[in-house]
Amino acid sequence: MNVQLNNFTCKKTAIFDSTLCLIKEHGFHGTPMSLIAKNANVAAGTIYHYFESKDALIKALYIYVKDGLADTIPLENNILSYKDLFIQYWVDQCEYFIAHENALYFLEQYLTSPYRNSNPEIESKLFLTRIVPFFQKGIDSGHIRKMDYQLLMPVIHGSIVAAAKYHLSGHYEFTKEKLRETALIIWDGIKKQPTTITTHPII
Amino acid sequence: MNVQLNNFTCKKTAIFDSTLCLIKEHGFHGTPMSLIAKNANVAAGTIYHYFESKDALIKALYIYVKDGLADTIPLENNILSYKDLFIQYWVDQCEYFIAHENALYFLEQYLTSPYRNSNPEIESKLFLTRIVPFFQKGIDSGHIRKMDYQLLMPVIHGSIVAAAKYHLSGHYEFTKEKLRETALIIWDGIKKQPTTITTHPII
DNA sequence: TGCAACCGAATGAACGTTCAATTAAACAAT
DNA sequence: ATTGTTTAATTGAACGTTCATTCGGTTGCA
Repeated sequence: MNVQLNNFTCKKTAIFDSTLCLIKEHGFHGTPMSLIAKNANVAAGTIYHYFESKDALIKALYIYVKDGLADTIPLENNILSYKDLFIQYWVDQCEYFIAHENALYFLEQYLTSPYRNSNPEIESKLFLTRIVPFFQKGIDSGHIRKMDYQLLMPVIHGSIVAAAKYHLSGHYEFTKEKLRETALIIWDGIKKQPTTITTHPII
Repeated sequence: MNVQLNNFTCKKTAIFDSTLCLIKEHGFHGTPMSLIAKNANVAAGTIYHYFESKDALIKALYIYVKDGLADTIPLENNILSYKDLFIQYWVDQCEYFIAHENALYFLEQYLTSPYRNSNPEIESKLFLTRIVPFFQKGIDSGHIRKMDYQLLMPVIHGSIVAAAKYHLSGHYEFTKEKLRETALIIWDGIKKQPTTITTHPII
């Protein structure tokens, strides 16, 4: 039974990984099922044993990739300050994308494609139970400026993805230090704004 | 000649707009040339009078859309402060995307597709001559914190696009005031950080 | 008369999907 | 252990459809 499970997982993940790799290179529709099959060392028909259609494969792949992101969510603890938790979240997620280029490009393509509209997010369990409360708590506890937490999402996620893509494009190398620096920019924007004494010229 | 030019422009832009509209709805490859033609009220063959191939059409469309963005770049003047220029830039660009949903989704799809890699950006003239100097000047003059200006790009552009998409998704209505508020978050992040007196609890 | 714009049916290649056939695994009975 | 039986996994050639592109012909303006 172990063997059976391994075989099962093996072929299925081979198909996933093959698809992920090809989609990054050639896009959704630039990757025919035949190529996916060849790249995964399975026959074309085999794919249809695991997935009803190409669409179903893409949808399942989305879940597969999102699950991989789960690990980047830092557990709350009493050691790190809220700010440091945020920085860690931002940097970890960005590093994950940099390390999993295929996943990033697939996700970006998926989220900007019409697939998204036709498939209400099924997997947001993770998002709803971990991420939303994390930021909501930040607002409630006074660490983040008072605002609809939904206003935060585009800013934070957008910056993470953009930075990862920027790094991967080769235009700029984000060292860990640079990543933290960028995360800090975002943090300085969303944190509760202190009373300020400006030190730069007033126009 | 004017009439000829008009006819020319008319069919060509009809094809552009038809493509833009269909791509938003069905994606790159979900939009066959035949549909583009029908939607633009031209014959399938006509498209090939203006564009060598579907690929060429997509590339030309990219330029077409980017040119439309040109108007959102605020001219520098002596009335607005640098900060206000930035806010205006951010809000204008975001409003443009909200008003031109098709353009936004096309751009997002294009930039996340393999097209981008196979076609080094031709059109960055605008980008290089207007936007880069604007931000470089902000850094040099001490309005923006000292950092590689290239670090700024992902943060700023990412937040603009993400906010526009968020609004368009219907999750949240960005009034002009909310847009300014969001732009201010970004500004508070990138501006030269003042000496601070924190007013929230220190952990 | 010539030339550019325009048409739309025809073409052929590419692709997603099916299916009849084959192999491998799991289980039951002896 | 061996055999027979059932079920699952796998194959790849074949099918039918879709789609980008072509091309011979038509229109209308200079």
